[in-house]
Amino acid sequence: MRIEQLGGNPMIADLLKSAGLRPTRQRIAIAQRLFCGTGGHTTADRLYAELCRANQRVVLATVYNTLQALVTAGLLRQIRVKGLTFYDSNQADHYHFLVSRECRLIDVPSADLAVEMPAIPEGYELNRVDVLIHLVRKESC
Amino acid sequence: MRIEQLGGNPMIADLLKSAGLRPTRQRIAIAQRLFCGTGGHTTADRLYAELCRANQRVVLATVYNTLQALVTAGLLRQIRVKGLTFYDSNQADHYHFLVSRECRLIDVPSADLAVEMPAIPEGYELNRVDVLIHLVRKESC
DNA sequence: TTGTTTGCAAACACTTTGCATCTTA
DNA sequence: TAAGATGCAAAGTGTTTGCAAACAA
Repeated sequence: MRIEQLGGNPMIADLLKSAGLRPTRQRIAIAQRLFCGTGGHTTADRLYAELCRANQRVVLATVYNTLQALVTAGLLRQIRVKGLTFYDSNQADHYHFLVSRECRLIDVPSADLAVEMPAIPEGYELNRVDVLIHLVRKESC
Repeated sequence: MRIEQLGGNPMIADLLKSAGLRPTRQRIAIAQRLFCGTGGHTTADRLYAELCRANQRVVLATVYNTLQALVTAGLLRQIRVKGLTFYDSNQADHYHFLVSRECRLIDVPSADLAVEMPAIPEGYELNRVDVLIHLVRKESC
């Protein structure tokens, strides 16, 4: 059976292969949701729930393992916020708004935000800058 | 027996009282380490280990509960990084460096760093901005 | 066929909770 | 003495791991 016949986008299979990951049914289903879906941020739980709803049989541990593999491959970015772990498929350099109540992330293109950096301590060098802008709804409640 | 005789700093007892928390032996021991110690960032685990080493009998759950109470009272700030929960006793507005390998936080006074903000989405307002600057050692390994 | 990946359950780390006992005010 | 805090153990989360069965190359 060919991958494409499983409803998978061949691009997704290539993406996985390029990351050194075998394009299995489960991984294709997961990657499809991450890289073709609309919202770029999700958690393992939410992804798992979506897959279940779509009758895509995958086990939660496989979701975790696949997400971890994609992070290691550099295709996904892990964002820890409020004790939750989000996975962000946006490869571009960017920052985030956090809508506190809903615990929802919104991208901020790096062009829209600038950080005037402090002096880096002796002996260290800059690796990455995370900026998280906490938002609240205007009319409270 | 008076609090002070337990080795507690009376200032600490007052701090707790002002937060509406009874200055018990355990809370004083915890607050003392948080607010009088040198390093302003710690985790529940580390704090618990310190207390054990110092023969200050406290149970881990009490450490968690007290930290949570201090956060709620606004005396402590919770920072989640790499799956760890740090507690920061620095009340001033500031940001952080994160030394990745050691998972250690260093304060960045807000005067040393400026964020040029993007437009806030319609219907929301700004609550707080977190900036985390990831650092790595210069001579790799 | 061979090495990888999956499913499953069990283990894990971290944190919170329920309740009886003890302490502070 | 009464309200509140602690100790302890147990229950929750969220995540990872070990191993046999299933699968892709």
